[in-house]
Amino acid sequence: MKKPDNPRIKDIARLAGVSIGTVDRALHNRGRVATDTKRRVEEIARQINYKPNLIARSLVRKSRTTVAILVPDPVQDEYWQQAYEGIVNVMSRFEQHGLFFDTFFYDLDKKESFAGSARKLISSKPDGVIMAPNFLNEGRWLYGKCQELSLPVIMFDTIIPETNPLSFIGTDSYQSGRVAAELLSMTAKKGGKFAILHFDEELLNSPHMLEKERGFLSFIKSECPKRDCIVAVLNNKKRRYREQLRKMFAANRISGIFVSTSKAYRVGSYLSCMKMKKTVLVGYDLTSRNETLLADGTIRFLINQNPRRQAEVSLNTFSDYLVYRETIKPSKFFPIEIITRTNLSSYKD
Amino acid sequence: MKKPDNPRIKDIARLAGVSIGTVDRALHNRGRVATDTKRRVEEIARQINYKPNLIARSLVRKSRTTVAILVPDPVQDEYWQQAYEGIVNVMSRFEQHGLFFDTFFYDLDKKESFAGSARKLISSKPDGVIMAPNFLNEGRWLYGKCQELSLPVIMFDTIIPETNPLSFIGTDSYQSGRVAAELLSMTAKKGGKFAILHFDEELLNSPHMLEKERGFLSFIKSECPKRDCIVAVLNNKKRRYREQLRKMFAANRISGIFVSTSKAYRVGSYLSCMKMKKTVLVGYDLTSRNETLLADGTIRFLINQNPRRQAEVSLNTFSDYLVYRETIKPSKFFPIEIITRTNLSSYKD
DNA sequence: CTGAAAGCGCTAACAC
DNA sequence: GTGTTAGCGCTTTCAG
Repeated sequence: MKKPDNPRIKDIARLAGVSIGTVDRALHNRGRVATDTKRRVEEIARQINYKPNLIARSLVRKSRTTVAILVPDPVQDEYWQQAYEGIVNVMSRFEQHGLFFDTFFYDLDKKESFAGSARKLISSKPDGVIMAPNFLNEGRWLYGKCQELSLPVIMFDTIIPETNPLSFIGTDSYQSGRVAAELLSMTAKKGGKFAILHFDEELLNSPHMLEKERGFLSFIKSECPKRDCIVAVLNNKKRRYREQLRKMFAANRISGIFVSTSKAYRVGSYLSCMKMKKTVLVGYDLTSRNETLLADGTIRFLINQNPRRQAEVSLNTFSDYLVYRETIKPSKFFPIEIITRTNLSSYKD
Repeated sequence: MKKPDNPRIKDIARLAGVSIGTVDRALHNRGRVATDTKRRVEEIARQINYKPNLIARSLVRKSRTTVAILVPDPVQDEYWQQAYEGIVNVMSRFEQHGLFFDTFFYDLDKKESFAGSARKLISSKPDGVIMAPNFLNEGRWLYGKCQELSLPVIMFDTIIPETNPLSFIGTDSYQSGRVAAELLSMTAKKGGKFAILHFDEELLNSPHMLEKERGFLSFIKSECPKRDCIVAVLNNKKRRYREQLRKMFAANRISGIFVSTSKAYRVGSYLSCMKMKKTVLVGYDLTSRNETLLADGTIRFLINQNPRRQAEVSLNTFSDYLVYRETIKPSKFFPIEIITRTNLSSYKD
């Protein structure tokens, strides 16, 4: 097979009878080129199928741009710990290319902490922002600030309604709720109700949960209309939620449970104590406690939101945007990954 | 946060009091450096934590290396069509960097065609080989030839036993069989047998099927020992396999079926005709016919082997190896992805 | 054994 | 408006 050298700027210059500087300007609209020169250059570029050499470009651009990242504190929560691992993982790759990332943390339980970190972030004068905005109002403030300063923004994990970031990277919560409902309806016993459980500490943060609930209910409504569902918000304290669960099981025959957060292990450990292994339990995220209960069969399915890859993709996307000036897809929804005890290990290389 | 420029070869040269040429030679063992100069340079490099700039390196290396790819003909089979899409997808990205890929096809049904293409491949004098060796003996011959010529080899989809390619990229068939068994045992009715079905056209090719069968049976044996399993090899012709299925269902009460290939739709369309929707069917791969039957509930689960990404990763791995001289993990097993009708769309972006 | 210098393809600063 | 030129960090001759 023939492998002709792919064309360079130099070739265009020769063919158009101009200098490479002019070609560069013509191709990148960096001002002051005669209109017909520009047209000629563009035409030739098209004809010989010119593709800029990204390697050379990024070598010359010693840009030193800094992107600020706002995420929940990883020590608080294993999910966010995994996201942080993703950040650290790819961060160093970019330093070589003059792209730096500064991480700011906030406390998942305190809006004020988000607001505080957001202010710090802004005063650090970044060239771009990546955020996981668990607090709607505060997130909206930060987004507005970025608009003002015309900073590019990528949101991941959670999207704030009525904003238009460069890209949203995360899972489709509504659809994942449907998946959970399908899994329960396939595996739970015929009789009994399904319970949708939220933990209240999270409810105040995350708009996701309601989306998940909506998705779940929509599936049940259309596909198994005879199945009754109950929704409960559990208190975050151990004593309290155990008590709440006890009452719930006393009052209802429950054959399937959907926990809308990564805290399925809490419900699982209760089921386990009570020897209620036949109740099918579905939750989210590969945290260590969830994995343990998945392995022993207490949790039947976990839906993996892959925070690590979400973070990695977020940084990569920013690099594509800043370094390569590529155009970015406005949203990258992740596959809704179904994890059972047998395929778990294949996700852990 | 401080962002010190990361050190360059130049810096090492200055600190060691030698020229950058010498540093380069010392660091890369390209001959003739005084032993103590070498040691000094290495020591300094370590101390200032020198990391070579890969961008600059790949800019200068106009290597023009060609890697030959041997895969089944994409027009024959949708699975391989997807793999080919993956190849084409990423191929162009590498041409810029002087890395070219030449694709050779073979007929999935004819060993001789593999052998012929393999010979053609070798005589094209590639600098490396990527192969999906569906024929064991012929694949072994090609692998041996590559060893002789000391060409790096990456195998994907199928690995030939007792070979040591640079890397194997694919799924763990044994484990995927276990996953299939788990899915069936969770969703099928209590009574009845499980059937493992192979199609004979494929059996002669691929060592995978037996692995999948072994995995499946091992799970059943340890987790649901009471469940009976039968194994059948179906003839590839429509009339024949329909007749075989008819007999099988007449002789056994079957509540779950595992098809070890991407041909689950064949069994599915039979079930569909016979109004046997309650029989749970699990198969492999997101081909269009499988997807249709997944959507309407005839197929319950598909295990996605993601040929597209397998191909992409194969090419990427070769690039990492040749361009960046990175060390390569000897095997990259893919996640065993469970696809149902509700999460299907999330895999199709 | 070592140093000097050319050049990969592109961008940006500076002349004209 | 356009041409020229100096690098980005590295590899690779080519002298010495």
